[in-house]
Amino acid sequence: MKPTKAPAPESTLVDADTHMESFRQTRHNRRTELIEDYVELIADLIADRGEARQVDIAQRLGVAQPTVAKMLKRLAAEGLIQQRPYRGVFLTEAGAGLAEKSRERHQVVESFLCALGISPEIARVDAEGIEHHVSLETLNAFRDFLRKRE
Amino acid sequence: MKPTKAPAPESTLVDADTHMESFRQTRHNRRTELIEDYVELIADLIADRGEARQVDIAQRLGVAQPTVAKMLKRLAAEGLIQQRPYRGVFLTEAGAGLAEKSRERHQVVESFLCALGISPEIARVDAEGIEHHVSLETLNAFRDFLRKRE
DNA sequence: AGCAAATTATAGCCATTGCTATAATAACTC
DNA sequence: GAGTTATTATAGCAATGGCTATAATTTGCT
Ligand SMILES: [Mn+2]
Ligand SMILES: [Mn+2]
Ligand SMILES: [Mn+2]
Ligand SMILES: [Mn+2]
Repeated sequence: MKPTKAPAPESTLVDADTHMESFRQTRHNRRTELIEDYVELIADLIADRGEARQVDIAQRLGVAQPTVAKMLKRLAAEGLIQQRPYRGVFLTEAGAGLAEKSRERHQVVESFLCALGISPEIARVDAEGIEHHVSLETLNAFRDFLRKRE
Repeated sequence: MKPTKAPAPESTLVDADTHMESFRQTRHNRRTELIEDYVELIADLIADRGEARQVDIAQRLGVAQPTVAKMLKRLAAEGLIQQRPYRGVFLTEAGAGLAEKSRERHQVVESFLCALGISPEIARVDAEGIEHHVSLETLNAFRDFLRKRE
């Protein structure tokens, strides 16, 4: 079935293992993006109003409160936040670290898109998804671009 | 609890509805990215070797064959592919259209990252995730950048 | 203190995306 | 054409990320 000779046109298809690695990495990023958005949002809420309540998190994410409650349990189990019952939620040291890293990366991505001439509204939406798939090397390239343009 | 006056520092936090809209859009993109990757990969396999078998799809995605089998059923139910039992899978007109759109966007994103000076290996991985969160406006900005830089 | 309102917790449901183990079927070879 | 091999199908399980409805608890007010 597979021709033993004649390498064939080989159109766009890359090596199979390489291909697989890209998909694996992307699936991994996908599993962590929600967590990153949560800790980043919690940090923002605490910075802005002194506390992060489930209702506010739910409203800003556009999901129902029980969805947030369940996710917060997971974040607590993973040691990223601390919950005091019927009080707001707080970041552990690990959580604060991840939040800061995420916030900064998010900011770079959004600024970069704006610097490319994309409208701020679109840049905001796109950055919310793109940020989680930007490697350190790409992030640094974005930073370089921002520094060099002007 | 909420101060009726004094707008407060307002640090980084954007309007709540705007924030929500970004997250909603991102969640929507997340639900379609797997589908886009599948049809794109199927089109590539057909172009490269004349057929797309479950085993090849599974190997390139880095997942198990039953995972692919289940997803192919969904794609067939949504009218994107046609399955002939124990034969390869084929794209419907709708599937081929989505594949072509995805393939082209993917290519632009990857080329753009390379043009920024990112190494081809990293660009490949990052593009695999980023592509699904790039709006038409952002895609056009990437195209402009590619056109202008020589 | 007591009551109403806001907030959080819990229960139970569903869809998606993955897995392993195994059965069924088609394709290939001799 | 019979048997081996490759491929696909199916069953059953788990984790994730949603939802609604409702209970429990705290907070704020009088
Ligand atoms: Mn973010
Ligand atoms: Mn995000
Ligand atoms: Mn793609
Ligand atoms: Mn992709």
